[in-house]
Amino acid sequence: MAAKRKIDRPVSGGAVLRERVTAAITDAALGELADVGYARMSMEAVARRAGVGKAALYRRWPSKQAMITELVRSKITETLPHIPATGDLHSDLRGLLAAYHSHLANPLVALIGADLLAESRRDSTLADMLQTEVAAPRRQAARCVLQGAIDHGELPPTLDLKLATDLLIAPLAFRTLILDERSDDEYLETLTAATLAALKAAVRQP
Amino acid sequence: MAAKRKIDRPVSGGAVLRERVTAAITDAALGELADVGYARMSMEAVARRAGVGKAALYRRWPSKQAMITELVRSKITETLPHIPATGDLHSDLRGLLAAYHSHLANPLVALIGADLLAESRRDSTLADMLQTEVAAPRRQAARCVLQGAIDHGELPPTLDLKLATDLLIAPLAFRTLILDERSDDEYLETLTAATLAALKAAVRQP
Amino acid sequence: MAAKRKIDRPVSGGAVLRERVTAAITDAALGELADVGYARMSMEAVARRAGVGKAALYRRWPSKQAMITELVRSKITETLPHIPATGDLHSDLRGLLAAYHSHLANPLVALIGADLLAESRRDSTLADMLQTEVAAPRRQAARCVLQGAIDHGELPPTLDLKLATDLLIAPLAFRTLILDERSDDEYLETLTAATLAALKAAVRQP
Amino acid sequence: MAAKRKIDRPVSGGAVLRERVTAAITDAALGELADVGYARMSMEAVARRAGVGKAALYRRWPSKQAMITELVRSKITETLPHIPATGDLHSDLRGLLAAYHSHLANPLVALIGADLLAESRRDSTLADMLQTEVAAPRRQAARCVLQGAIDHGELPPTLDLKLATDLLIAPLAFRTLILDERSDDEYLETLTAATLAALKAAVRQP
DNA sequence: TTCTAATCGAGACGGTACGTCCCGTCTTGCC
DNA sequence: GGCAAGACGGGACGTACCGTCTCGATTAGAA
Repeated sequence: MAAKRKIDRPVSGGAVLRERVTAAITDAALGELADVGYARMSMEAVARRAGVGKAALYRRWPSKQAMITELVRSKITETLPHIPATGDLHSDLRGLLAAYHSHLANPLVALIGADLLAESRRDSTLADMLQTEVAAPRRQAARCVLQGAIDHGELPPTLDLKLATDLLIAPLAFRTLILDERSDDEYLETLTAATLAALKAAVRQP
Repeated sequence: MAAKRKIDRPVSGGAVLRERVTAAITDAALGELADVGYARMSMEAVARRAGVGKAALYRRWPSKQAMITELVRSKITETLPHIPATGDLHSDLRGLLAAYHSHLANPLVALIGADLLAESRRDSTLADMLQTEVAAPRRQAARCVLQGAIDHGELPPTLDLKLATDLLIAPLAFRTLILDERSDDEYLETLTAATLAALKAAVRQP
Repeated sequence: MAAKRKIDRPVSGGAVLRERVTAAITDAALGELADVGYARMSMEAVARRAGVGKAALYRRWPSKQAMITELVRSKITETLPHIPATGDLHSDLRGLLAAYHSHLANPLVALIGADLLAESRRDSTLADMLQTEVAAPRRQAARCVLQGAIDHGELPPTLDLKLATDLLIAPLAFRTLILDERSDDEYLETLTAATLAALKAAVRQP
Repeated sequence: MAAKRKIDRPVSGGAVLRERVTAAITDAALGELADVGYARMSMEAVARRAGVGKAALYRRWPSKQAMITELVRSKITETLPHIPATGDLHSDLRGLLAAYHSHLANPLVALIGADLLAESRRDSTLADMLQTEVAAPRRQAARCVLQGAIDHGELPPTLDLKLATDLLIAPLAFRTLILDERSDDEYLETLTAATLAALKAAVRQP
């Protein structure tokens, strides 16, 4: 998913970024990212670890920033879990939380997530990427489940969708990304019940 | 709050870190922090801005990391809001959320919070500090309110305290620190209602 | 002779380029120069060899070019030999040639001289430096001896001074710098005689 | 004169270095040489200028060094002037100096000569090439004229041939290659006279 | 009041990383 | 197999900070 340049045929002959090198760099970069974190990661170290010249990195990405952004985006989105929609609110909710949980449990997501969120305050490109590639799909899935429940009469039509979405995602994300604590099945079960109750009360006040 | 060394009796001579210098550095550092952010802040720039030699910084803190950590810690804790305990669960809850909100609305907290949380994954000293200095007092306040409600019979004794604490803090923290969105009074009001409902359902399943 | 900055007292305290570091760099640079030549010399190698950071080099000289120029200038001029002037043309001539010879026999001069002359075609700063610091004094010495001989009637007043100067310096310089051959006493003796004869004939044609 | 490989019968197929490409490279290289000089010339620039792949260069020469050396060698030798031998020492001498002069006046010789001489101190292959291809023919011509003069009795049989050769070539070479100054007819005329006198005195001392 | 030792501003020190350029080699697909 | 294009590993460029160290000059507590 990396290397975007040089994919269309040049006049003749020409050289193309080599797959194996791209793979080696990607592996090395993700490894470094996990080892030392976003801020302390150095391009030189990545190149060294990949057994590659620095130029090979800069041929693929214009900067350290861009490389990490792209790498993480593809890693995160490729692990985006499927979200079910059975129609029953409680089981949909449970499914949604299970999907979030399994995604957040990915070691890379947990390790890098906090770094990215911190960095995204300063880098609007990164912020936009996270918004459209990561947050939007989740929000969409949540909204889908909520709308279904409203249509079935399980949730009131006065539901504050914005707040409801926050309520759905926040506790698990907060616990995993910020408190760095694991959540077991029992936790998820109780959380589902509590979230269900919260949603029913999340209506705009008269 | 800075300068920890040299506080006990020197052998002789005048050799105490000077207050004015410490203050100048602190101001400059917070200024830089606000201007360029955690990652891009340089000690050189802080020293330059404070009109101070770099050594004056390293005489006070062992590293850039430590300096920022300590500055932010003191800024964060000094703004820790008072938390009321009237006995009425709904109004206590509202008060608690208002207190969290006003604290998180502090620009410095919002700016630096995410950085510190990210960094704390790799720096257990920082993690411990945040845990004891920031998280613990909040958790304690929450627990206090919750226990009162249980004693008054407003919440069931089977309440999962761990989960309940997460439910109390997570939505607001997530929204502010991670989504970087403001919350108005109306939002807080609805959130209070929803949280109240969630808490009542946050009991361990039979 | 290196380090020209920071020699006058700043407002207070301040830091000064350290003598030992300058010496280490100078040695290392001259060593590299002798080993790999002007063109192939690298600042990194010099820094490595001197056990010094690259910044220490760039604190002293603005560029590789400038460093080499200055270093060589000082090395060459510091070995500039004393030139006698007895009044007797033959012995003055012999002395002059001996002085040139001993200077050109300096291994560094011999090794670097050709590099510098080549480079000076492209670098007018270097060319000017060589002209004023190296060539001019020699030319002056030669002119002095020649003028004395004219005054004594040993050389005709119609002597072409420009040509005569070339005749004095060229054979030895050419032989040493370009042919890279040594010259012994016997050679110098014969050369003196031949040069004397040449000078007497070096008059502008009628 | 370039391309030495693949000049004899290829086994099959069309696999001979193409003349047009060689010519384009040669032109481009000489152009770059003139534009930016020996040291700053880059193979990439030559390839670009010739509209040619870098491989085409390295198929013909093993290195930048080798390419320049060979190009310049061929340019220098192809401009080697004819040297007359009338029997009259003065006019032969004048002819010799005129030939040297016209050769050295070739802009390429002047531009590259000093570089090559400098480089030849560290590259014995280059030194040998210059010796056999450039210096030897000139020395031979000089020796020829000198021997003729000895045979005719115009020069003493005790003439120091080595020194005499130096005396013949040095002033002009020095002036052109090192001082980078032009020489006009009048200069050459006077130089001839002076050189003639010098030669007559260039006998080994008793 | 004098002594005296640690602090001060300034910035040099050995390092590491940045992103760029070129070297000489290697790879790809067209002719 | 030569060719144009250009990716490859390597290494140097000159800059910016890191955290440490070195200067005199300043300053304030102990004598």
